[in-house]
Amino acid sequence: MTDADDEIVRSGRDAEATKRALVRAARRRFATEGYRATTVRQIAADVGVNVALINRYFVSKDGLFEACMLRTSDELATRSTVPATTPAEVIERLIAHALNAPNGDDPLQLLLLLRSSGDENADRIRRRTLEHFTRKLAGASGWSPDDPTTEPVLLKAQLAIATMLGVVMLRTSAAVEPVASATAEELAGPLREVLRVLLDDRRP
Amino acid sequence: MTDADDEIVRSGRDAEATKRALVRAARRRFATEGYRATTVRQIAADVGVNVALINRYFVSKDGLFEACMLRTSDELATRSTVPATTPAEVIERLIAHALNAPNGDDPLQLLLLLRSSGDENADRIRRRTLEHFTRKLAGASGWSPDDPTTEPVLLKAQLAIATMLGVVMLRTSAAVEPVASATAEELAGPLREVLRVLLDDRRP
DNA sequence: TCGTCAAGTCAGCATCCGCTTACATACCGA
DNA sequence: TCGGTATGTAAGCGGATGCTGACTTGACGA
Repeated sequence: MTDADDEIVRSGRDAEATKRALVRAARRRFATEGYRATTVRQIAADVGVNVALINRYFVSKDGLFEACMLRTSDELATRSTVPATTPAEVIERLIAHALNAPNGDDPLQLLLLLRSSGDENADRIRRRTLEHFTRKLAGASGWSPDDPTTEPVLLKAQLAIATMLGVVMLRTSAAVEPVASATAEELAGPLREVLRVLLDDRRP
Repeated sequence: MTDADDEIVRSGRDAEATKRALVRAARRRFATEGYRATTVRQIAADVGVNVALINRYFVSKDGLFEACMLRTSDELATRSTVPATTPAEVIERLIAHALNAPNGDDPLQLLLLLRSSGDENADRIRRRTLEHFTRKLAGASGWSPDDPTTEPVLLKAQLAIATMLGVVMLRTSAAVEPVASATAEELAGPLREVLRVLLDDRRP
């Protein structure tokens, strides 16, 4: 929670560390409370700096949201799908990503993808990120981008994403029982079954 | 879209019709844009009446949200699960409810369940509605509320709800392709498979 | 030691939001 | 016909929000 960046920001004058801390605090707020409900004063207070720095570094609240989206887009693309080669591996990685500890940032990144900002530019990035993520996931299930006849695979991959988004939403934002307080082990079993149906054609 | 209630409101003085029109407009706004992003001035403008009527009829913005939740709670409980007796029937009803025409109110009702209001009372109603809906769904899958050993059934029912919520979210609020413009027929197949895994123990 | 510039703060402006109060208008029974 | 009540409107208040411009503080090289 209070890690290196926070210390650096508190102790002194490191613009890059301050920017990183602002992005992380913003992502937490945006993901859990939504764009409009989050105020720039809250974010600045979370980091412990003055509000005006947000406008200095990110021009506007929209700019900060866009920075969050861009970073989430990068991390999702690189960390979640690229190293995986088989459908089974993708499934395990997806489950791990979504069921991380509530304090971890991974589920929040997924959740952020659902939050519209009202800003046209940021929303386009969000949509593109989700569609890119869909193709990555479908690709790992043996789908080739050049083959239009296998479009159902794309659709099923997106249904898998929808499932994970729904689970993350119910667990973090809505806090609905029993799924909110279920352990990762309890959820991994059924989720694995569902994802196998959607992502693994060669399932048993 | 412009149906009886709107006409009545525009043409005259019918308090009940005005209340219904306000609730319907509010539900549309709350579901698609979230609680904070929706303003009472917008809702009043949608119906074509003065803003003060919202406070007169529903006391506050929170009160209007609560009215939306209560009506959604009722309709979900009665229309979606009660008439169904077998898991297969429940599954078909759930799919039909979520994949209705985008102008229909049914998907919006589901979506509304995800939107936290920031108000403690309205959020409690929302959480209770979701948990009640979970038990209804689990009950239709052969789960008995008195049997604590079958708790995984409850969890799996909630995962089914999470899946449907995710799909509705991506289709309406996020508008992500290809799931946003997919037809109900294209989606029903994979969704039926997923829901069978989660809700039907006696699946083939 | 001092000048320079980046990093951060402070106070305030314009706007919007939810809500309230006072007022106007249409219905309806006596 | 007329007065009372229900329905709807107009205007504005207090507060919060995003953002801005002027100011202060600290680091660092000559």
